[in-house]
Amino acid sequence: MPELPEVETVRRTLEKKVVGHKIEGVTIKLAKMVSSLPGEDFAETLLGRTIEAIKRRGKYLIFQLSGDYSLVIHLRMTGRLVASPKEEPLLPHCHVIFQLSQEVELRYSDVRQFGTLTLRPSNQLTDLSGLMSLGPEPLSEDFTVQIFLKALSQKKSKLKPLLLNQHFLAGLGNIYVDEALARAGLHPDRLAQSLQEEEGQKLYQSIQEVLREGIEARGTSFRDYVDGEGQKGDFQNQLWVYGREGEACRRCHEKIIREKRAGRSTHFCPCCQQ
DNA sequence: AGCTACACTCGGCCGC
DNA sequence: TGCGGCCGAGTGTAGC
Repeated sequence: MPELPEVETVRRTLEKKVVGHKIEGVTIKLAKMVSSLPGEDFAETLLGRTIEAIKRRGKYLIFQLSGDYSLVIHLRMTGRLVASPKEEPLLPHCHVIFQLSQEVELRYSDVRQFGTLTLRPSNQLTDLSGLMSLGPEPLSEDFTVQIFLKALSQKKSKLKPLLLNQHFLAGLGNIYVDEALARAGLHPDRLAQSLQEEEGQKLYQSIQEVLREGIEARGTSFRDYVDGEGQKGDFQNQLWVYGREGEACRRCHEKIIREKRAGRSTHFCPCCQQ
């Protein structure tokens, strides 16, 4: 399930493989996966453009194309974006294929078809509300501990739903929220406003730490996730709580429990997360 | 306004 | 074995 570290890993692996390549063909096998401006043909508009850069914002990938166009891709749960030599067999559920220069293909596959590929002139990304309304980028220099503490103090909600909210902070999903709370020793039901300054600082550090370590380990592969080269990540081996229901807490050896919060399965240690 | 809950997307998979 | 129904992640929205 691609969250910030997985999307960043895809970005980095694809950057090496497809930046500088020209789009020579586009095959759309499932039309509903893609969208462009009304009256503008997705495939036709892409033809002949060069991939100049790949950026990331939260969980969005933004392909910057020549002629001031952007292709914005969100992988949702099961989307995979892999660069392959043309002759390599397709992954199952492959819905969109970009034929690039030098016999390379960029392929989008998605078992559950929840992902989105949106093409826009770069100055018209403003109508992508999900992208425009993202909260701060948690690893950017602008995201200081002071800003985070202030934001926490202004929120009435519980930590779990708050940290999942992309308007509050961009890029965290279910796995990294549970991991950040575990490392910070904070219960998912704690009210944001109730945090002492030290607890808020600890949470800030924990969020940055799990994201940095997640990127370092090239992401978490539970089922579907692979990077832009088709490789699985390693961070699933370093998790403290996610997917470890009934196993011993790495800190106090109490059994990790799993309960529903905000409609999501939430993993935590009942002993050392208060 | 701010927060919560739920609908929506779909195929995999569980359980009857 | 077959099939109905639930699950899951993120987003958008309705409603409180």
